[in-house]
Order: sequence, then C-alpha cells, then structure tokens
Amino acid sequence: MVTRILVVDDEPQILRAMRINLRARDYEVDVAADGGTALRAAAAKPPDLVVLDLGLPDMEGADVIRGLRGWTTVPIIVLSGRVDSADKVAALDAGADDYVTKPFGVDELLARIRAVTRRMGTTSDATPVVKVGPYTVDLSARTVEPPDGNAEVRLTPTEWHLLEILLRNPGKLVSQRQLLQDVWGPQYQTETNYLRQYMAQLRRKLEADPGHPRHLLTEPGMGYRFQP
Amino acid sequence: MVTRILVVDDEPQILRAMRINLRARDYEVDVAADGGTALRAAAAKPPDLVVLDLGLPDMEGADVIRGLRGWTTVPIIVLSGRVDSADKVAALDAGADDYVTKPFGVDELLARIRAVTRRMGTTSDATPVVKVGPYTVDLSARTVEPPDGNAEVRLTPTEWHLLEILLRNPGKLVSQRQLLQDVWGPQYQTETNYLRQYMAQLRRKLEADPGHPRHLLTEPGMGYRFQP
DNA sequence: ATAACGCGTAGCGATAGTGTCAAGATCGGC
DNA sequence: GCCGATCTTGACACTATCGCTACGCGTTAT
Repeated sequence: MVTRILVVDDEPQILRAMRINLRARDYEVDVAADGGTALRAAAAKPPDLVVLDLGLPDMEGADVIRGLRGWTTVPIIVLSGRVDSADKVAALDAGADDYVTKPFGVDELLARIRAVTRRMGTTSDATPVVKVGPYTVDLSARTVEPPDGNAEVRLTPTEWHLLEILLRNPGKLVSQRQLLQDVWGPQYQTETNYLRQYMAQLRRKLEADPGHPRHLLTEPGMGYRFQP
Repeated sequence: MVTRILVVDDEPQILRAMRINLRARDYEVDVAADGGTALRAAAAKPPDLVVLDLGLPDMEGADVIRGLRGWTTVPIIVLSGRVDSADKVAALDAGADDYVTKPFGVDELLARIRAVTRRMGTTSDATPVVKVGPYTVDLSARTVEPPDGNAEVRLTPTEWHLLEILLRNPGKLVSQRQLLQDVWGPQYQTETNYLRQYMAQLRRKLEADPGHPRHLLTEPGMGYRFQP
C-alpha cells in the first residue's frame, strides 16, 4: 500500500524539493501552498500523513492543525524556522505529532516520517460508523442517522470531539484527564464541569432516557465510558 | 489513570530534575541509570512511556531501543546531545518515536510527552487481562467481565487502585505497608483497618465465597497476595 | 486459662463528585 | 450592528463513596 503525503509549504522551491525527494522513496505526494488549500485538499483526498510548514500566508499554523484535527487523526509533522519553545508547545498541543526545526536534514525528516508511519501501520482504526443505541453515528461523515420517526440530531464541534474520543475506545474507560486534555487542552485538566456539561448534552441528544444512560456511562471519580 | 514513565539517564541530577518535573504533572516516574537497569526495570514494571538519554555508560542507545522493541511497543522518546543527523536517523529507525536534542526546554519535552501519549491512548489495544476466578479483569479498560448469567460488577476508584497493585504482582506477597502507602499515602502506613475494609469489599464482589477466598488471600501479619 | 493481637464485618457522618439549571461571554452569519 | 448558536462559568441539591469507630471472633503468646 502506498503512503499518501500532503506537503504544505508556501515556498515553491521547497515544495519541489520535497516532492522529488518523497517521490524517489515511493511516496505519493500532494502539495498545497497555503492553509485553506491544504484543508480542502485533505478533505478531498484524505492523506496518510501531513507535512506542514508553519508561517503560511493565510492562516496560523495551529489553526491549520486544529482544522485537520476536527475530523481526522492523520499524523502531522510540523516544520518551522522558529526555535521558540512556546511555538513547539502550541503546535504539539494543537494536535501535531512531531515538530522539526529548520534547517533540517532530508534524511532526518524521512526518518521521522518512517517513525510516524510505522506506528500508524498498526493503528488501522477503520471504524468510522458506530451504533449508539437506536442512532447510527458516522464519525468521518459527521452524521447521526436517527431511526425511523425520530427527529434529526445535530451535534456541535465540541460535542463531536468528545463523542469521537469515547467512540474510538468502545467499552474502555477514558479518564477525565485525557478527555479534558484532548478536547480543551492540557491546561484544562481539572475543569471537570466542562465534562459534566457536555456529557449531559450528548446524553440528551443520543440517549433514550438521559437520566439513566445505557451507552454513555459515568465511572464516578475516574472518567466516562462508551458501552456499545 | 496514571501514566507511568521510565526515565533513563546516567546523570543523577538530570534524573532528579526529571522526576520532580514529571511528578509535579502527576506522572508516575521510575528511573534507571544505565541500559541494563532500564531493560530490567521495563520488564518488571512495564511503563507507558520511556524517556531515554543516549550516551549511557554500558550500552549503545540503539541497542537499548532494540532491546525494548523486541517485546514491547511502548513509546520511546530519545534525548541526546548529538546533533548529528545520522544519530537521529539511527535512533528513529531502531524504533524510537521522537528525538529531542539537548539543550531542550522542559515544557517542550512535556508537550512531546503529551503528543506521544495522546496518540498512544487511542491506539493501544493490547490490553493485559487477568482472570480472577470466573471474572475477567481488564486493568486498562477498567472493566470486570462476569461469566454468563452473573451480575455485572462495578468497582470504586479506591477498590480499583488496591486491586491493581495486587494483580500487577501475581502470586507475590504485597506487604500491608506498601499497599497502604501506594493507595492512601505515606502517612497511612499503619491504618490496617482500611485494608481490611476494602479487601472485604473486593472479595464480596469478586470471590465466589467471600468467607473463604481463593484468589485474594490474607497472609496474617504480613500482607495480601493475589493467587491466579 | 487468659490476655493480647490481628482479622472480618457492620454502621455512620462528612464530603467529594456528579447531574442539572441558568446566565454571561464569544463567535459567526446575515 | 444585530441575532442565534455555541462555548464558558457559576451555583446548588443529591448521591455514592470515603474515612473512621466500634464490635465479635479466631489465633497466638504468656
């Protein structure tokens, strides 16, 4: 199987060099010169890996990452000229998997690509559609199919994010800390009231009896669990 | 759930600093000063993440990585003073997940730890399950699978904590002191009534005949033992 | 034999954790 | 610049869990 890489950079000569180097290693390469194009390209042809240069003309790097992370878990390797530690932390916490500072050796980047894709290979999730009680949830399409007669269900971005984490770990307990960190960021690890708020909303929308949930369960003092 | 990190470095003051910094973020920290110790420590108490400094006194860094990769897919973050590209490629291709060059900011390392564990949380499906009599206990998913017909079993956080320590030492005696210290803290080392209390609850929930336990055994005057 | 000790069991108030409601703050589209 | 949707933030009652005390019983030591 061929690995498809989306390279995002605003300098044409770097795009050219990357394309040549990656093609030579038998990767399939798509390119984009700005954040908007990158997001559209990723949506049209979901890549297996994104190499993202910061300092794009149209968008903040962290926003591009968040735009991708809203609907996909594709690995993201960030390139940047900035050595500032705060930039790295921001990008990594936004959802990037690796951060490489320029100038970097081509062989190092290739090694990091191998490292990320190696772990990817064992993670073939491929469960984008899950049944939550009577509803059919499609994680990749972001749709909730109601049973005949029931009203349509719409979820907000935050609700999707939270639900996705739970649904990707069916039957398993997900700690409050991990949920808060993944949805709101590392500095919100103790704001459990957010979880209570949004879990209640999810239950109101997806559970037959929100007061006695059967699939979105609370484990007091520990976290939450999706029970298929 | 607490993330356990194994830090491997030959400089004591770095070990100390790492331990303090990571503990402050609520990670559980084990340390090792050389490659051999690290491999043994990882085998005895499998960590959720390894932070590995290259340039150890007894082994090549790549050999330590390969020694771990032989039997575990635990994420490995490599620290190194070398900026040589070839070193990075060697470490990454040996199986490391990330490579950070010294000097590095503490916050950057913490962000990379978060990035690696975040991905880990959604991918690790190799869950260690233990059979306690008729029940199947999954420590990472925090589930107790009852045999057909039996009622579901729910454990409280304290019960899980206590059970986890016993199950991680199958067949071995765990002293009352160690149990009390790990679950309730160092100042509770003599409050053996807590142990009696919670061991009784565990037996009530997991043993067929709580009065005559077959797996959660008492060693009078010493401690408790989980008998598989 | 009897006292001392350790263990299992029961019960109780205090409290941390949770569900819920409600209102302010922010954002984006028309 | 207004309006609706979404995200924050605060407050409060309720419940399960926890920390703790007390008691009965078997075993061991004196």
